[in-house]
Amino acid sequence: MTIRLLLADDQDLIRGALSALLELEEDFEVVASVARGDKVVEAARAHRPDVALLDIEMPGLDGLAAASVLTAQMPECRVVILTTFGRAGYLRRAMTAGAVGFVVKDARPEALVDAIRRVMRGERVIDPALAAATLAAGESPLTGRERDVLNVARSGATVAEIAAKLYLSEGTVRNYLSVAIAKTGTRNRMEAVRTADERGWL
Amino acid sequence: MTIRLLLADDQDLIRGALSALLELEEDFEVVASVARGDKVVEAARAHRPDVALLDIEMPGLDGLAAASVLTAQMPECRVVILTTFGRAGYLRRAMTAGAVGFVVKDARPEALVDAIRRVMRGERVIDPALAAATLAAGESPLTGRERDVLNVARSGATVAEIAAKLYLSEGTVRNYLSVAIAKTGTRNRMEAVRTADERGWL
DNA sequence: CCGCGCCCATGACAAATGTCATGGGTGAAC
DNA sequence: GTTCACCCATGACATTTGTCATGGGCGCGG
Repeated sequence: MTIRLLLADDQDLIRGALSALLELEEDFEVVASVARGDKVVEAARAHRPDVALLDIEMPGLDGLAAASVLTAQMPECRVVILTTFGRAGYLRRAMTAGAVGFVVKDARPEALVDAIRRVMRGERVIDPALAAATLAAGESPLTGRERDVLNVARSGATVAEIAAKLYLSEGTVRNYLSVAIAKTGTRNRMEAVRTADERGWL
Repeated sequence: MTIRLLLADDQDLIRGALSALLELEEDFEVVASVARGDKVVEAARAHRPDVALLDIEMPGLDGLAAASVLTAQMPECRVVILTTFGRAGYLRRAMTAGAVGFVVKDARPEALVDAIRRVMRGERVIDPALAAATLAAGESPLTGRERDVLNVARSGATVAEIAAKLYLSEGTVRNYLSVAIAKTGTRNRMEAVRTADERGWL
């Protein structure tokens, strides 16, 4: 009984390399391989994989969004998120998107193989260290608007630019930023953006 | 005549996958595989690879520094930098560190294989698009101190903190930041840090 | 020796940022 | 039907940031 796999990662080299790695297992077969999130569902329909390995950073549609669509449309296909690194918020979002596994790219190769076999048995697989970090980071205390403002502020936009882009007054933007700075326990915009990002609050 | 390879990448999974990929070529042999930059020279001494594939982001010693040491001590071993992201400045530094190849991780798998064969023939191999971007970014116009200040500012430090860390007066720090902002053609600290970083000026 | 670029500093000013108090509107929860 | 969280806004204020002019010291190349 071979396990049919779908690979989605925007880096061709990595995708090819992972494919080579996984094909070393006799009972694994990579049946589809795509570079864009918005090709995932199409490929899954065509090739009916048992497990889909999705990277998060991808053009078109990110891995988390792709996971949502895929699990909704093809619940028999298990989704494992395989991403460069365990930002706390990713794990939470991955779970709500219907993923049953979360493997970071610096795991040992056997860990990935093992994770695939386990999700096939119906288990959920999550890196324990990452799970702990996510619990520690906690739920985001930011309101929707605060998130919006921080997201725009990421690129280094000024208050005026943020206000223009969000159709808010400058004073309001300053207020949201001030609250966000307080909630992140930081002392300026840059740090607030940084730590909110790290904790997966954006 | 088999080509002996050394792999250095901090992500176990990627390293394993690349190894699987490269071993598919009959005349390639991965003779060493390390996760830390400061293990590169040691492994190279022990296994005498023909080509070393080095990632840049690694603990201990980054790939560029490792490349310097390696080419100095074992000039017969060709260094190819294999990294996630073609930041303009990396290429320049890689070349001065003695690398003869630079491949980005989103290249096609055949491109990597091809690059290895070509450096074995004595050629230099550089992604043409990346080379163009690097030329466009130009040499860094920043003075040493300006770089220092920007580097500290990266974490979101305030002027006072930067001044304390660098043993400068606050006014001086503000001056350097002001000049750096002007030289990068940006409008605040955040953008200056961002673009200087992207151009490899840090 | 002179000019030049880099280093460091000061002071003063304008602009942007962060804080706080205050208040009105809305919808969901109890 | 009141409470509460979120949304949006204003105004005032202190602080921080960015700009500019100015000047001294140092080392290097012409």
